[in-house]
Amino acid sequence: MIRTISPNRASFGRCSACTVRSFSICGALDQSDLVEFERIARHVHLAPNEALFTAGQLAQSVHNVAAGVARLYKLLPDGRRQVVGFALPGDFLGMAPSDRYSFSADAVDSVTLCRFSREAFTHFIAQRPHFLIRINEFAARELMLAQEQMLLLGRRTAEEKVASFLVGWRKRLAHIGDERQTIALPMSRQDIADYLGLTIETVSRTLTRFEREKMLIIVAGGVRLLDPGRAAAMAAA
Amino acid sequence: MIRTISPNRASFGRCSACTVRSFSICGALDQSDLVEFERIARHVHLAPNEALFTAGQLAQSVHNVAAGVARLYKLLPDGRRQVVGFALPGDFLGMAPSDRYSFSADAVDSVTLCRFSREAFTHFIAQRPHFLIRINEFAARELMLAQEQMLLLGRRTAEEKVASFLVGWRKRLAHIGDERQTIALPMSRQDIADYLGLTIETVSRTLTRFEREKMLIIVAGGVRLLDPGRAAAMAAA
DNA sequence: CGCCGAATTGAAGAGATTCAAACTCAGTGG
DNA sequence: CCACTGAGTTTGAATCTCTTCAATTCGGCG
Repeated sequence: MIRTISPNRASFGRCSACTVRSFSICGALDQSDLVEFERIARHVHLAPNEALFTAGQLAQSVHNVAAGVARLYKLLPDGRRQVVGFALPGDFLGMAPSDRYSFSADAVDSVTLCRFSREAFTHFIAQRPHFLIRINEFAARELMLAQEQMLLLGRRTAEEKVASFLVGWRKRLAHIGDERQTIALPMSRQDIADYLGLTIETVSRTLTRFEREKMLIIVAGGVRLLDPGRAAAMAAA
Repeated sequence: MIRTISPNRASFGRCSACTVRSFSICGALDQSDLVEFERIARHVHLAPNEALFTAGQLAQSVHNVAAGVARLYKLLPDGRRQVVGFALPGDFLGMAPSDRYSFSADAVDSVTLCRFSREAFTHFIAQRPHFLIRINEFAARELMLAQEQMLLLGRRTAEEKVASFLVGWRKRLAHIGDERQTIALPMSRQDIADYLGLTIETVSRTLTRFEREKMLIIVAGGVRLLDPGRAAAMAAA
């Protein structure tokens, strides 16, 4: 079984010692900003599958993931689900174009986050252009990922989708310092299927085939990539 | 044939008289800001199918669409294309998480835009928090649209995709003041197909069926929605 | 009028889904 | 200690939606 995804001991209550700060929006805050920022932050722990917020709810808070993985998704009335993203430590969940959440979010595994009242957060950023710029950069990155996901959903085959997912997920894990040989997959097959616009059976079959073809080994809680080059090639750019 | 999409006579050279300002990022600028903003703007006209920029190029400019429709897309090495969005008057094309464009954009019909050097633009916004906040709001809306598109691409049927597209496109046209009975579709069937993750044949067949079922009438350059309620219901929320 | 790209229509085929069943494995309790 | 349980996953077979390939029609324009 693979360890949970979290930078070794993210410290809370003390932003200045927070291990995810450098790759979160807070990285743009200096020491004095941090002190004030900490005053409006509330640290929250969530058990697996607990909800951060639900689509349609009044968007009273913004969040910063400190540890664990969150699943962001939208539902159709008949229950079909599309996972629009997985949030990792350092990711910011805040942008809302209206006063209500446009998607739902809940914890995949154990999640820790910094929660801010939208009001206090809005007030805080309004006087800090450098912080606004940082948030903008994060939004831009988010948007780019969304566009890549559109390309995946609209134009890639099942095989390419699964390969792309593994490659992209590995890259994101590496970005937050998780460089283990085995790629941790804390989310369920159903989560992956709903992220890739496939069924759980297709995801399972595809992974099994990859294993038969010696591209990877399926282990509890993740996969071990034996042939990253082949996976990358299969992802089709 | 349907008229091109552009708020009646968008004026250029004079931001203060620009008809799309209220629903563009510039809406956050006051009279004095506008004067300086205008100084760094260059007005550009593009003929149908001319490129605004191409994925991979150095991102030296940011753009604001003033008139016409632009198509934003990504390509796979083998030529498969995913249209990630259509930009309408008032839309801002600027967010780039790196120094290179992550997608391509070109004119669907005749397009007019305000072009800014990234450098000058970055300098301009850095000292105007209210403007940054406005850009943030636009980014948030963009991201929300992207997430809805992911839901469409991953979980909707062909029929639902086409219906959703028509309903959503009509709503966007209404938002910029185009409330004609007939929905203008300046883009080709191929563009629509690449936007919805379908083939051109499926789009054509679906529209034809909608027409047979008296939901709409196909006209040159667009469709006339006879039964918006049914279209909305078919879009499945 | 006749050309040419775009769009439509038809028939056959493929990839992914659906439905169904078997398997795995961690947790539970006899 | 090990059988029992149940959720999650894997595997199999049949089906279906959408695609592919091919041909025809439409519509603007010289």
